[in-house]
Amino acid sequence: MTSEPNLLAVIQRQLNELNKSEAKVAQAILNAPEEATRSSIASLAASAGVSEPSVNRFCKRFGATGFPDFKLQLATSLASGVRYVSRAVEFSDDINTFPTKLFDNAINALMTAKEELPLKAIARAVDQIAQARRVYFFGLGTSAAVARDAEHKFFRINVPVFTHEDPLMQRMLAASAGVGDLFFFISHTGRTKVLVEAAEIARQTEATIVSLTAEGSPLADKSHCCINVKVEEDTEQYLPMTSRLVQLVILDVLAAGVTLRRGEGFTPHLARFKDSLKDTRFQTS
Amino acid sequence: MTSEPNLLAVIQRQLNELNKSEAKVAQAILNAPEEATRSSIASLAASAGVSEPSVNRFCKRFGATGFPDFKLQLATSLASGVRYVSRAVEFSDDINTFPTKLFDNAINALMTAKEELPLKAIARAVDQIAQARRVYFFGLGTSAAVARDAEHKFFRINVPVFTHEDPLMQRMLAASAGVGDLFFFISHTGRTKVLVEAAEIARQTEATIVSLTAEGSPLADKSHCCINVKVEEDTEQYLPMTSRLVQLVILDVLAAGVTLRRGEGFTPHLARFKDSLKDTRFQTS
DNA sequence: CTCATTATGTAGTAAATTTACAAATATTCA
DNA sequence: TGAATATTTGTAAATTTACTACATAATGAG
Repeated sequence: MTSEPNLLAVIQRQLNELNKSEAKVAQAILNAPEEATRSSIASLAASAGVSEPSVNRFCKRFGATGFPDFKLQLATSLASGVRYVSRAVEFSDDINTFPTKLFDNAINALMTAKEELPLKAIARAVDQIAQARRVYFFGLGTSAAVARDAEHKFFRINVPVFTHEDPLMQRMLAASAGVGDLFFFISHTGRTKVLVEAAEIARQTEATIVSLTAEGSPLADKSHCCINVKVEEDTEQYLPMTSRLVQLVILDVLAAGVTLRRGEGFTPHLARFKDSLKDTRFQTS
Repeated sequence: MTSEPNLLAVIQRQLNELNKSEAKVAQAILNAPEEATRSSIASLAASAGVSEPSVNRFCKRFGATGFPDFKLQLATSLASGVRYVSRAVEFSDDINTFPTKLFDNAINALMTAKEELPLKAIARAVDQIAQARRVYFFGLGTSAAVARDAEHKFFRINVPVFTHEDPLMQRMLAASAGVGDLFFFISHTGRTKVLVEAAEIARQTEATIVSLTAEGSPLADKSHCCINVKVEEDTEQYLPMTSRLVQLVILDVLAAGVTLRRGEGFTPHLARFKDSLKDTRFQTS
């Protein structure tokens, strides 16, 4: 399926090469693209002030097999174009607008990250985690919560994990590390001093260092394996929001990767965990 | 602009609530969504093994005005990038498939949640948080990490927050609560015993109880305000993944809501926080 | 100014979609 | 279980929609 990047742009570009009635159709579509996707050939012809076959010819000129096919292409083009615009919350926003904006931003971030997943780094990290004797998840601030989440998740799949939010503990553990220890650093910027210092210290041991952070950052430089998260986020102005979501999903991916490496024989272990939680919950109806 | 849900996810979710011929149509569409957007009602009916009106009824059931409108929505939904709902990662998956699946699941969950946001509950929770003297975020397991994240975020916008992962601390704080205290409980299932008990205890005081949990659950029953998160997740079999993402974004929404209530005059406060973090980071280039 | 060419619209036709209704199937309650 | 009722599904006709063939109008060249 050949889908044009942006049909509206193509139409706009060819505007002067069109003859009179085709130009009218083009103008009508450019004025109200969403509406055009919903109207019949008759109503579009009317609103453009031309006849129905003119609309049909217009559609064929732009590579469609007919009017319905054109509408489809237009709708597709509109959908993919609009999605990737992230919108900042303004003080003029109200309850009906800002929740949607935040969700859209989150969705955008995940979609973008999905397109540019560093698969080789992920595969490598999975290997290293699977082989590690111990895994330490270190993060500060918002990333501390991410580390906590990772601890919980990996613990459940039987990886010996530890988390510490205290920079001093992080340093001490880094210093006393050895072969088989894996330090997993989480940081959006990769520039948090105490964290980079801990990485520096760990690097002087035999331990493996993996980081989930920005490429080219001081923290990335200290790592054996860096999973690069490309999230455009104005950390200076706003609170980190979307980046941690991407981090969490990438940690899910790593956990899934480790589980898959274990093979099907591992499922009974998960079942045992499930059972151990049973009594902590009120049963459903 | 009519905001588009992920139509395939919606169809997938309602699959068992459909009657026979509608289910056939659903299956045909899920099997070949792109093709469905290009076919006529007759050919889709044929490939599903039902009559044309059945296809038409199916379309209307999913909110479309008719078949063409449905195709349009489907095309739009497909264009947004998320292929389809592959619920589970299989052991046959490899590095090229399972990361995408997990991201798709995450994106789907957010898109679905976005469609069904309980705006009135959110607005109410924002009010209550803004007015509270103290806010306690309580969660256990995966939700503890969410609570931790919330603490961090709300602390930054100057809300007096506290988090405790220890059920005993949660009980004690609940018992000694008074007017102006707000307990914010986070739980996917809403059935975790110790958490529900803490809510029960808090309920006997003058404190306000807000929960981010499943509607109709024991925890929701104990709350003054329940923000219902509809996320289909097989907690029994897999680890909670998508639900916590939705929870996090909803907490972002609440934080944004509180910030917006403060009005523009509040921005200097945020700037001060930003400055306080400056020296903890390595400067860029 | 006439002829050729292109552009546009009209009217009819074919196709697709929807509606109304009837048959078939499932469900309820005695 | 079996009659009564409701629900589901399909048939056929009505309606809307899109397309084709052709005619007319506009444009431009010689």
